[in-house]
Formats: sequence, C-alpha cells, structure tokens
Amino acid sequence: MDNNSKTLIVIAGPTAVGKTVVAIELAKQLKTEIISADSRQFFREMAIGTAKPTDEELAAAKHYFINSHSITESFSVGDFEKQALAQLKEIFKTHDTAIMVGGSGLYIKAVCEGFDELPIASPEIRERLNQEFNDKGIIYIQEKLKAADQVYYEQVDLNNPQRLIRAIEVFETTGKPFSSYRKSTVNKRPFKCLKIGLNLPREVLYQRINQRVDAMVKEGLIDEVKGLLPYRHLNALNTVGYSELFDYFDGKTDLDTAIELIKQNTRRFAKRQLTWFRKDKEIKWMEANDPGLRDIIVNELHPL
RNA sequence: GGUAUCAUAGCUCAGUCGGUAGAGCAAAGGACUGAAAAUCCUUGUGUCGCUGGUUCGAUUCCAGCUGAUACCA
Repeated sequence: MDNNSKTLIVIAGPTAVGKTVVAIELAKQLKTEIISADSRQFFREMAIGTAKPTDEELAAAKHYFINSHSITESFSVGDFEKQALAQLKEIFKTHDTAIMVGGSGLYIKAVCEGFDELPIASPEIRERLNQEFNDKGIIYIQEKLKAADQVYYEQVDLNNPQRLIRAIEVFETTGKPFSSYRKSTVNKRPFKCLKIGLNLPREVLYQRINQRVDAMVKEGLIDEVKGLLPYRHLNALNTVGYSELFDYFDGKTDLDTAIELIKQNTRRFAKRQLTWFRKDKEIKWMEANDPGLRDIIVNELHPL
C-alpha cells in the first residue's frame, strides 16, 4: 500500500478543552489507536495533577505514552520523536489512520515535522552550566555564548537562560556552534498529518480549568503531591499543580492561595499553548463543544 | 435622622497647587529545535460616581444628589 494513504489525525488545543474525549470517540469510530503528545502524562508517578485519561477511557481505546515512563528517567522531546515514530510505524502496519492527541506543541512538531540532527548534551555539562549561571549571573552566560556562537547570540532572546545554556552545551559537546545545526529541516514522514485544533471561548475555557482544578483537589491532588515531595527536584515535577503545592508544604502559602495559583498558572499555560498553536497554519480550528465534531473530523479525511 | 471621610483601570490605590491621569496585581499579545505544564519578552484597557455652578478650560474648586464606611443619635 502507498505510504501516502496513511494519515495521522492530530488533536491539539489548550488544556481542559476536551481533547481526550474527542480523541477516544474518534479512535472508536475509526477503530484505531492513540499516541499521547503530552509532556507530563507519560510519567506514571503523576496522575491526578496531569489530568490523564481515566482507566475507563484508557480501556476504551489503546493509548501509547500514558504511564509509559518514570519521573526518574530522562525522557526528552527527541526521545519522544523517535519512539512515537516507531510506534506509528507499527500502528500503520494494520491501520490507515492513527490519532495523536496532546497539548505539547513542541512534541507534536517533533512527530509531524521533526528537528534538525542535534547532539545530546551530557547532563553533567548542563548541570555545570546551570551552576555557573546561578553563581555568575546571566551576563556571564551571555558572554560565554557570544564567544561560542556569534550567530545564535544575535538571534536568541538573551534574557532566557535556558536558551543560552542549551546553545552553549551543544557547543561544548561537539565543538561546533549551535547555529550550525539549525537548518529548520522539515523531515519527510511516511504519513500525512491532519491537524485539528480544538478551542472554546476564553471565558468557557477558563471556567473549565477552574472547575477541573477543584475536582483534582477533591480527588486527592494534595496527597499525590505530598507523596512526591522526595522527588521535587526532578524536572518532571516542575509542573503546574505540583510546584504550587510544594510551596504550600514549605509553608510559603496557605492552601487556598496555592489552589488559586494552580488555577491561574493553568490559565496562563492554556494561553501559551494557544499562542504556540496559532502559529501553526496547518491547524484547522473547531469549536470543542460542537456536537457534530466527530463527524466533521471524519469528513476531513475524505474530501470530496 | 445628624456629622465626618471616601468615590479614579477588572481589583487595591497614587496623582493632577485647575490644562482630560499612572503604579502594583489581574489580564491580553508574542517568542520558543532534546528543560516545553519549562523558560523568556512586550503591552495601560479609563465618561476620574451623577447633575449643575465658577472658569478660556473642572477628574481637580464649590453646591446638590447617589452610594460606601465610621462615629453620634
């Protein structure tokens, strides 16, 4: 069979918009499986705070990258790209369509367009650079980048330590400037991506976010976070819903304030997701509460 | 009922010795190629409570009204 007949239906959109339900209904209708593109839901130790599909939902359609990794493993976008592509290859052996659902724009980009061949830096180098940043400040890091990669220095947001350190660690690992790797290659994939963006009026979305946070608290979010206190230094736990409660356990805020902050930071997160997805002109936007949504998406698969 | 104080951005408030106003927070917009639920950047949105008076000009001064708060009855 021709590879071009394979289609990955991507369901994107901000958190709490209702992506999970749509993806599962679609998977049932198309009798296919789901790849999750969510940078936190693959961690099995984090459950309530990441709003994973329920056991019932997981039973309704086969999901990949839910509870597949531990917070103690390092699992980057690059790893996700490779593993997701391998998984899709398997799915496409027996299916013409597959579904990818998630709110992590970079992860979706990894699968649909891919990245340039970039080296993986050792954790030691990054740790050392982070330490240097803490000790000597942003100017020092900026100067270090300027010496290593003048081109990227002129493009990058110089106030963003993560960007600066990433570029320096690539240089220190390979001896070649970060900018020399950046060619914005769009990788050829053996399938088409049909990107659907789900959205709701801002007010409705924010109301859903607030309600969902309250529901998480009722389900036991606070105990979940308490149990993860020993792992709080891990990157996986630098996450909305967890950071705020760590502050509560540190006595920096009271519980009500922490919960309000979770709501606020989740709203801000949703806004950032929308900014990312708006930039992607391939996305077809739909109202998440449209009752005929599933059929509209299926119709997109068979244009007249 | 009386007296006093207050009324300015979504919220808390500053300010204009009379020339239509600005902070913090909230919010909005944006960037982002292996940390991405991360990280970073930008932006003030206003009948200055209402109606009159004085004035070239009133958000500012004056009067009345409305509302809030405190105290006195």
